[in-house]
Amino acid sequence: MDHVDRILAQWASERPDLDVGPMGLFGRLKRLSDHVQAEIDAVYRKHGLSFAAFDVLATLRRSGPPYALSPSDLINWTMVTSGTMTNRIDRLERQGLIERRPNPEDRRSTVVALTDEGFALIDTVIEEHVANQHRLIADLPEALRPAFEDALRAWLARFENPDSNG
Amino acid sequence: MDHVDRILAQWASERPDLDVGPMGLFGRLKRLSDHVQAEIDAVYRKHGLSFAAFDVLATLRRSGPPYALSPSDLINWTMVTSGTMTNRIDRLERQGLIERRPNPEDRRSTVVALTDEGFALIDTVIEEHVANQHRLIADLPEALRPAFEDALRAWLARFENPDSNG
DNA sequence: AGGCAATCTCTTGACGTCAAGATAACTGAC
DNA sequence: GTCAGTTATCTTGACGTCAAGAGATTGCCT
Repeated sequence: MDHVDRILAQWASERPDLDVGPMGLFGRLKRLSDHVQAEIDAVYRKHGLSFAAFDVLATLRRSGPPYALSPSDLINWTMVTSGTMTNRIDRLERQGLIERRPNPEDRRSTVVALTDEGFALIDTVIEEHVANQHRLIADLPEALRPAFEDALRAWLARFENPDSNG
Repeated sequence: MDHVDRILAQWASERPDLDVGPMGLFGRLKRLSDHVQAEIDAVYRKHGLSFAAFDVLATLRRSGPPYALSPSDLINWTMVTSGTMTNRIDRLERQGLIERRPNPEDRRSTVVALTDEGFALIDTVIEEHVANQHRLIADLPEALRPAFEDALRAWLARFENPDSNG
């Protein structure tokens, strides 16, 4: 009888006509994701970063030399809107972690590049981030892990891969 | 080879020293949760509600007669901070969906109650919300569902139930 | 060449969230 | 009874997000 079970019990009492079976799964998915994200954010914050900032810096870092992408590329990798990305870039630029350069191939566009400072910071934070993920996943019993991963991958594919739908 | 696999491949190339195995699970958990939440939010928005508004109205509705709780109760059910709850209540009160009444038992406190309009709205929206969840869960293959639920429940317990930690 | 639709980035305005702290009221130990 | 500590709510200021749309540039089609 966890928190989500109590919510379901209340609905069963107040609206017995509703079949709230799936609600338990969705409720736990959201709560788990929120808890995990809070733990992950703690590492970012320790280094003065938000998830938004980490997301951009990590995308640039793992893209390889010259550690530079267009705002459109960043939008595609991160799945936020263009206005959100403009805001993220503005803030990181003010912090000196990235810089905007003109894009010689397209004057509508710019290139966003890691500064030396940004590179050094993300290279440190990513190590701690990965270690933190190892720590967190230890709380998911190993026997349950493969099936959990299979389900995540299969369900996610229905959202991200049109070919898997039907 | 999905989006998350591509991210892992980039890290493997740029930082082969890192063991990014767990990152795939965390990445898919977040992306899946975001996709699911976006689909769920669409139903709320159809009725002029945000997740924040639905969250409060649904908590009051399922609490049963007299459909009234203190802000503290609401905070405990919803896991947001007090400032966030004040903001949610302010907005819903302006919309006429809830009302604040003095708490006769504690003058520091108030009671937040559904108005008739709020009751009618949430009773409609919850039906559509539940139907939407049934639709969404159909995309998770049934064979994978029990193991997925077990893993969610077990892992969530590590965050929410101190007794299960060790 | 010219024009027009598509693309790229940024702007605006509104919302939702949190951390930190202020204010007011309650409670229990004495 | 008093008062120090606790509890309940609200305030403030900053950040992050989105939807909608503006302005500039590109490139395809004729």
